[in-house]
Amino acid sequence: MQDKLLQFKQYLNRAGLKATRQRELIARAFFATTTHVSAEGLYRRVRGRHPRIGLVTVYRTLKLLKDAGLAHERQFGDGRALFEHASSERHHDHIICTECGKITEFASIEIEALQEQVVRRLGFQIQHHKLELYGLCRDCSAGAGRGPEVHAIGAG
Amino acid sequence: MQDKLLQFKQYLNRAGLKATRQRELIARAFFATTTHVSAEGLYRRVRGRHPRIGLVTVYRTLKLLKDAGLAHERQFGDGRALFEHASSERHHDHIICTECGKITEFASIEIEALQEQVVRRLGFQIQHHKLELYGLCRDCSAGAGRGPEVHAIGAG
DNA sequence: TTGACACTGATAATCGTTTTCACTTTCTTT
DNA sequence: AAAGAAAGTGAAAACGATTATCAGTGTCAA
Repeated sequence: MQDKLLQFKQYLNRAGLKATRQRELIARAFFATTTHVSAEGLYRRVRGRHPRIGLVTVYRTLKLLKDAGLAHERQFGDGRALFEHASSERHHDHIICTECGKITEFASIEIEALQEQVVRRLGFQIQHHKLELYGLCRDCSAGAGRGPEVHAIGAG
Repeated sequence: MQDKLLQFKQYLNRAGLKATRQRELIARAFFATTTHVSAEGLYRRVRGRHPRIGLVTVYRTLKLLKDAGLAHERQFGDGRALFEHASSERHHDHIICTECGKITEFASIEIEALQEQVVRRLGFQIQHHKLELYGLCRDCSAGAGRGPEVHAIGAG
């Protein structure tokens, strides 16, 4: 986590941008997350200890983290963006539980290969893709009828 | 097209809703489209001949068409919804050209089967999925450098 | 230490979509 | 055909996520 913070500062430096107190706080909070966070969610986390930070600055810092290659932005169709660590992880897709909102990552070489085939057959050159599966996770399908699990949905 | 309009009216009737002039006009315009339309795009089409119709009514009617099972709503991550005919077509996914915005539909039983496998392995019960491929269509990869084709992107 | 210039936060603006509300239309019942 | 209940309409306002504006503040290289 310290190395990621360092990377971020190096990026800022190289780009002629400034390493401010706010940016460090927000970046730390982001690197401390273990799952997908929304801007709002990250804002709430940071604001807990540093109430004077504005949501706007969180948005701006998330954009910088993207530019630095340290964060990925995902759109899951519910109208807001969720952010995840980019770090060293390779490409993956997501399964979203429609009951509790839990997001699980996975990767399948076979699926990717088939996509390539299909696309080539249609005369397209593939650049990137987005695969989202929706369903019930083990917990939620086991406990069907017990009502939704208590998970913060992307709220961080 | 007449039969779809009929289906729509039957749906309205069954649901205790009213078959108004506006709804018929908007539904006709929707059934006359051949590709994906946004609410705004459909609105522009209808307004050409019927300037007094409001955008709000288009939104409301599109929702009714969804409820009637005659339209599907798609989110392609650019912040607005595109609508397509539901009719008798089976499930399919989309390839979007990043240059000209053209949307091509495709279906692959193999990909779906693999998805099932992956999901089951992770303990999920799949409900539905969303696969979007992004790349250059034949025209745009052939003419790279000639600038973007002139296509209305989902504007109807 | 200083000064240029990037940054911050409050507020306003955007964009697609939905809600509100006063008025109009449909459609069922006579 | 008339009437009235209930749904529908359009304009305008509200919304929620995100971005821009702008006056005041902070950073950092010289």
